[in-house]
Amino acid sequence: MSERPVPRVEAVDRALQLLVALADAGPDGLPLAELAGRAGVNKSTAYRALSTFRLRGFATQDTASGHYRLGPAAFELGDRTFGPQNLAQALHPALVALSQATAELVHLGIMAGQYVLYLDKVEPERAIRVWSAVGQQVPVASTAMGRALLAAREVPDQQLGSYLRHLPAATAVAADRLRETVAHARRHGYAVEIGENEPDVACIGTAIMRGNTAIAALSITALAERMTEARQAELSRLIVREVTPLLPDGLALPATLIDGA
Amino acid sequence: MSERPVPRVEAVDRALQLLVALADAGPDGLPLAELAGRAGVNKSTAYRALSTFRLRGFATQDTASGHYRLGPAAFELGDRTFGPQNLAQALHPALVALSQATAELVHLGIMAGQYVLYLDKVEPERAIRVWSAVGQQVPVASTAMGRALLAAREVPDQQLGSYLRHLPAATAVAADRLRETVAHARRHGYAVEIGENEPDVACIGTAIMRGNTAIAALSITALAERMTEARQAELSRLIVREVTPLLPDGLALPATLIDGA
DNA sequence: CCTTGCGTTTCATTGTATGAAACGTTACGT
DNA sequence: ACGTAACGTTTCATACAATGAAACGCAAGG
Repeated sequence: MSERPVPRVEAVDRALQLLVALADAGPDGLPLAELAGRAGVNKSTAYRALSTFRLRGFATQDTASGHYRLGPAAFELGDRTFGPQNLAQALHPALVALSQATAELVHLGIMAGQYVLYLDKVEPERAIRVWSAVGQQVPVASTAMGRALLAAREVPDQQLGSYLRHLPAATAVAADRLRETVAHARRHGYAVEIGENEPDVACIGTAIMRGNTAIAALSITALAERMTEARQAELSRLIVREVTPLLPDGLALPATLIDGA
Repeated sequence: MSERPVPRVEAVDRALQLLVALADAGPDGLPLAELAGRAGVNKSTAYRALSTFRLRGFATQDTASGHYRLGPAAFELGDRTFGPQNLAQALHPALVALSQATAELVHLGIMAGQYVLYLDKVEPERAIRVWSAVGQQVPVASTAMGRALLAAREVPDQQLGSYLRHLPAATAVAADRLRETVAHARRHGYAVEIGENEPDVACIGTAIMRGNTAIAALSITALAERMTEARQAELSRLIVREVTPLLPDGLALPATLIDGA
């Protein structure tokens, strides 16, 4: 029952309360005196803390009114935690587990405009070499990952056509095929691609959600002849079983995928 | 070219860099010494700053490894800016303008589970805020706002049925009717409801987007007899014209609504 | 023209943030 | 089992930097 004095830095403590007050202020911001009052700090102290915020991008100041608003750096805090470089690191164990459980090649990627950008790749122990390269960009429309992301982001059918422009001839995709695969992904939580990028190579892909936002996707690659519908269902169950327990706090698989498992 | 010394608080400045380092650390967090190194601060200083973060929920510490991770308060920073209480304040001018331009009753609401929660309401003749209906919850399925939100969130048709359970008898909605109205909203950016909550009362509603996430909705209420298809189209154009210039940075109307105007 | 309210600056004083080093654990390699 | 390294935590004297009251300059409004 002994009192444990928690070491705290007064200046930092006040700054954090000021940061919360800034966030509570909303898009229009608040004048300095009001912020100082809400955070319970002296006006001068608040001014210097806010100047420091501004210096680091945690606050911006309306040039006309002088009001202070929350800055972009504060907005990005949460995004950085699950940004590309951290994602690859955080999800690598899940990829390894999935690759071992399926004995297949596994990829992690994010959407970058019209393309899916590969962030990580894990090959099974006994690997037959298949096409893949981290850092490579492949069209959204022709990949399982991209289709899973389109479904998870609830992109309406009308907008799907925009992903069909500028496709390399080798990966031409019919509009019907894209609609069909995305619809499948909306229902089942995973998307498929069979020989649409490389002959005899097939993938199934699923999105990775933070809240109700799709921030990444993973895919399993196999020989097309092995990617039967039964195998697809089996792989989708394996994803749920292997990946779920290894996801960092705040991330999840699509609800439709879990429901189907 | 005079040097303008920007007032800064050293402790706060160091704390902010530590916060960024925390965010960069990702979901697994980092040990104290590593964070201190990255932020360029002394280990003791980092420890006290992180203790202060913990105190305010900006950091959490893994009980097993001792690693520090970004806390929930940091995640919420961005969300608070566009949270319910601030939304109502930030969007009130837009509601007033819309009410004046249309001479109709205007509501603002957010989705809360199976219901739409009213945050604000503006009546045409007096600009006084009437709080009577604010705070009220109405079913998602039977309201224009709810249908607009379902469409903007790209909820697939298969999931719409879940919003039809537990409806009061007075607002019973057929599954076909719900699908039809949501489909309409997906196409045109606005949803309609005609006499489905109160006899002779009709609404059109549209979502309000932050990025590609629907965070709120607004609706215009009128007598059902006046809500002709022509009037609906006119109102949707008025929404685009009146609301768009009054939206805070970072918020937007649905693209499909703007395209139709 | 005066007043009011705002963000900003000044300045002396004190308090407090600081860093080096020591401490107590835990986990690991031998 | 031992020694060792790495970690988070605590201590402590010192100096520096954070502090608040008040003054400043500026713009807007009556």
